[in-house]
Amino acid sequence: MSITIKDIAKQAGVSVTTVSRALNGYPDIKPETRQRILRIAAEANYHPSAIARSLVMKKSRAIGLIISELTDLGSGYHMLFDVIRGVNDQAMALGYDLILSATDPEQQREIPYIELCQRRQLEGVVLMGVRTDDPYLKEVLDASVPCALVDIPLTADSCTYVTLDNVQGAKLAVQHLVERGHRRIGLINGHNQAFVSRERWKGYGEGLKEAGIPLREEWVAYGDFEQESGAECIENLLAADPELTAVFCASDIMAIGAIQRLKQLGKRVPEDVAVVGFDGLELTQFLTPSVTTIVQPRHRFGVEAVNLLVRMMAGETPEPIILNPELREGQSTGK
Amino acid sequence: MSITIKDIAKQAGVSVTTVSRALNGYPDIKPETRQRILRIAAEANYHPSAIARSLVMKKSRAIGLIISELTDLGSGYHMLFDVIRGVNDQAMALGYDLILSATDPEQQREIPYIELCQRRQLEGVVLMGVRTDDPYLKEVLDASVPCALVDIPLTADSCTYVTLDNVQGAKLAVQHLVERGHRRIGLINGHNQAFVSRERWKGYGEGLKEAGIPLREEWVAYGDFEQESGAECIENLLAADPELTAVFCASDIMAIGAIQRLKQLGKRVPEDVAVVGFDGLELTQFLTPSVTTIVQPRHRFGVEAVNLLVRMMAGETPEPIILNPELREGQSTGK
DNA sequence: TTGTATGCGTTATCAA
DNA sequence: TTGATAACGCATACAA
Repeated sequence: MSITIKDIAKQAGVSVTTVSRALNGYPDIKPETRQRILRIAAEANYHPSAIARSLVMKKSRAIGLIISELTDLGSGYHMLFDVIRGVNDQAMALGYDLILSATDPEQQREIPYIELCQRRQLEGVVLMGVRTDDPYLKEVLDASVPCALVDIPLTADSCTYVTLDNVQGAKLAVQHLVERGHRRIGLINGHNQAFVSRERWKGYGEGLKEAGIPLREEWVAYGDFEQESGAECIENLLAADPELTAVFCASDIMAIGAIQRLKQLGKRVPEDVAVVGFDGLELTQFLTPSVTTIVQPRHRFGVEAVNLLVRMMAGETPEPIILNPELREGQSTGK
Repeated sequence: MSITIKDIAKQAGVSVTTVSRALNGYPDIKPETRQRILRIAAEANYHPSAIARSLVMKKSRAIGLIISELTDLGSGYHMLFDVIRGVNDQAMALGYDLILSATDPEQQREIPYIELCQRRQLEGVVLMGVRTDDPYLKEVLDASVPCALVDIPLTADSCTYVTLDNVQGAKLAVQHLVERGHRRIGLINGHNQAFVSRERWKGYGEGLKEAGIPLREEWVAYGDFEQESGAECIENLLAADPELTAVFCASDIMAIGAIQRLKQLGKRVPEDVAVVGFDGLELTQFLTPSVTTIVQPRHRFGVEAVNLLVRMMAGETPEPIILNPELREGQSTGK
């Protein structure tokens, strides 16, 4: 079917060994021979079989991208796409092919991790969207295939991760509000089981402290990252402290819910209550008011995950990568 | 490194042939032998190498998912993710692994299509996000690898596509507005080079005709699927016919732009002007008012693309698949 | 019912 | 500078 190295050898009147070496740039080939072989290969539109090559070299030049549909990170859905692109871009840039495998816990279709790795001889795996308590993770940590986790703060022998400095992100949000003159700032957090929630809570506290504002417990509400919970939480917060003038939400989706409810309650945003979200979703810019948000560099998550991977494949044991958040101003905090 | 069929054979005290056949369910194996082999393989956590198997069987059990970042479909960005999931889900269900390869025209990193197919011995390819006039496409149509196109209405020997019935979709939108009592209905279309634009224009015309409403040229404006153009178009349309009471937009993003501009102009939605969008983006539900939209079954696009592919791989030459749109009511058309 | 031998397309070892 | 030859892990035609 497809043309092989053997065909090229025949055409060029040399052995397959010579062709292989000519194509792979070995020095011990007479220049004219090489030229001839190169020309013939190009004319024949020959491309070496990655499969045969993988078999003999025991290196597949392929990495896996495994996505286990996330649930508890909330709004994670929106994160995925750009991360995928980042992984793809960097993998391609480094000459790796990408094997995508999105599992779905709900549909009971998790692929045995190890099996995929073995079957396709993956050299490494980027894993994302997994809950910290997913049994899946154990399989991964125990395996010997290098693994880069996205937004899952775990390390092991051949496993590390890339995530955001969530503490810093939350702090940025609070600082921004403080600069705008706010002193009574609420927090609508995600549920406390999520790692990021604890981090963002910490950042919120630090932000207040730096501004000399004592943290008040009734300023903090816990949602589930989704829209409806944002609405409920803001209502509760206002009931607890009607003089609240600003709120930081641990997800853009909750911020949207909060803003909608504020409007229903007759409050203006940002005049009566300013709102900051988290994630940097595109859709925040489509809204009126547009939402000030802490932007996660999603594409870079993917890029750095691959970078970590190749370093691990090279035998290194790199430190986790903690990316820096940025604040993007919208209308929801004045401006 | 990884355990092979040879190891199993040794452990079981049989030949590799026997192991191979036992594992692959051939009938000519003594039941007890098979049991023993199966047990040993399971205990050893053995998984056959897809690579070696591909080489000998000349079938890779892998299909490619090639995405060339689209531009002219507009809001296509939002379409991609669910389609990817659909492709992934169905490929996995049918036992195929997925090789993802997103190219990016802007970054000049298109991978030669043929090369990827040859390198990885892909059995078929799903292609999406390509402009109809992309030279890339020619390469594809000429190639012998089966190819399923998403939203690109082209067929060739081993190439067909899946798309939406855009005429019907536009018609649904108009019918919905007519039912709500509207008689002066504008159209904010995408640019005319896009295939879908022509289809939606046609559906718009048919919808009006069925309602006995003569089409008026000043009711039609052409945007570029993006937000800003939606805003400009609605302003132009209202200038041309101030009595317009409804508008159908060929993308949700343009609908959002139109609604924002309408508000700025002091018009209420839907009381003064009702708006229908197109695509069924999730974010339309986060807005106030939420946007009535024509929903594209994005996940099914992916599923059906894979289905087409396997049929082509089996030697069939299936007809294109035209999926049906659905109207999802939001607040932007009353209710 | 099982084993031997061969080949898939490529690279690597060793001789020539 | 080049060419046999073996090997990678597996499936299969043919023999036993």
